[in-house]
Amino acid sequence: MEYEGADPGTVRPGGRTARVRAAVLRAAGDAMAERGFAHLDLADIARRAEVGKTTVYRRWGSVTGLVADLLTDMAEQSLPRTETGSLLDDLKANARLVQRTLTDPRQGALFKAVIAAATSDARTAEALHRFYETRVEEWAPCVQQAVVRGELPEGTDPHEVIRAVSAPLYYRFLTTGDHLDEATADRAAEAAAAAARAGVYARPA
Amino acid sequence: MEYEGADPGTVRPGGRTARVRAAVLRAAGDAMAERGFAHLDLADIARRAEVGKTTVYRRWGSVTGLVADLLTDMAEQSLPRTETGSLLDDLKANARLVQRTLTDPRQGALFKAVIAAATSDARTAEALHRFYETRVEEWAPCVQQAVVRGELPEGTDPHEVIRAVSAPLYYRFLTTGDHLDEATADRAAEAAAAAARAGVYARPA
DNA sequence: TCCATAACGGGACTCCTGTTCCATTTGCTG
DNA sequence: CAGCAAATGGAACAGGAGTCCCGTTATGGA
Repeated sequence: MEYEGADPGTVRPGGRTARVRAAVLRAAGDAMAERGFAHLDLADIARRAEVGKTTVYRRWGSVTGLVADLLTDMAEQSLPRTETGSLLDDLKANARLVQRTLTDPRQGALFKAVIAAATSDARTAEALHRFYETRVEEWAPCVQQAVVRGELPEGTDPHEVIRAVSAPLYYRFLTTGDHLDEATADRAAEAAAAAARAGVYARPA
Repeated sequence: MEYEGADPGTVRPGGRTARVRAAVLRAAGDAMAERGFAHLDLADIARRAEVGKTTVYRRWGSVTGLVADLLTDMAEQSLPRTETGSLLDDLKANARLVQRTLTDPRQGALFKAVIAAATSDARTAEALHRFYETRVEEWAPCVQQAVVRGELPEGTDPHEVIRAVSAPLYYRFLTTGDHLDEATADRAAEAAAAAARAGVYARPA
């Protein structure tokens, strides 16, 4: 009796395999942005990627599996973080980055689709959590620096502050249909800064 | 040539029609809570509701149509709002209500499913927006009273404050897998209150 | 360069979702 | 309470998503 090999694509990841993955992920992103998560069709994606339908099913298995892979791919491309001298400006930069991402037609639709997928599939949810963890981790230092500078109380949880900036933007994005503009982004940053200064995110030492 | 009648269920809404609607909505809620939005199957829902599969397709057409109806049904059952004398306590009551709702296994799964459905269907999105508009409208007065009492600056936008309470809870609920506890709810209320007091939600007069 | 085999691609097949047709039940109205 | 039509329910049907089989391509190692 022989052991079945690991998942397809792991033994010979070079050349064609990599090209197929890239083409399929791109096609999946396009399809998602255009038609949304619910109307996603693996056969259509295979056609767009000029790849056999069988291949897509074999490598990713299901729509949610594909979305999860797309997400880990997105997490790997990290954006450079700006670095001003003030907490509020750093948070505003972060807020505007999120705002621009969600407002962008392609990226916005993609995020909607990914979040939708995560609600009904554990693997996708896991990938999504890691994605945001990475992003939050990336921006946390600017809060830590504000603590060092004495702008924020000792023991302030940097992760919570960063999450507080994104939260209202995502909430608006998902539950109300309102357009996200720069003023909204700035207000999100200001709210987070105000709450942080008031010591809301300071753990009791 | 005759005009086709309106949607089925509108001409004779009493008796059986109402029973069918109630049974199907209940079954849909159960199925959603158990299996999530992506795995939703109208045939299964019909079976649970002990109703003909044809009826479900004829009345609601698609999964998203059913979810939209479920949502308007939920919006109609409004919960009584508590009324303490302080802004922070009112906001905490609101935050805990949201926290309990999202934490509840059935309700939480239901909200996840509904939000997922709204990301890929305009009609469901519309219903979702109305749902949250209703809820926010319901709680806005307690912020307005705080303005009158002088706790908050003139021109504070009550809706924004209420949304600011929910936002971090939903953000956490959807993007991180963390458990929502009462401390988290209280912190959300405190953050919103702090930002409001700082004048972040005050429109420039 | 050459070989073993991982990975791909096309097509046939299956099963399940969603539609259509028509007989039956049951609200509503006179 | 009687009759008309709305609404339902079952069954047969159609179309498409996902699986399986097997021949073909091309990768990674010798």
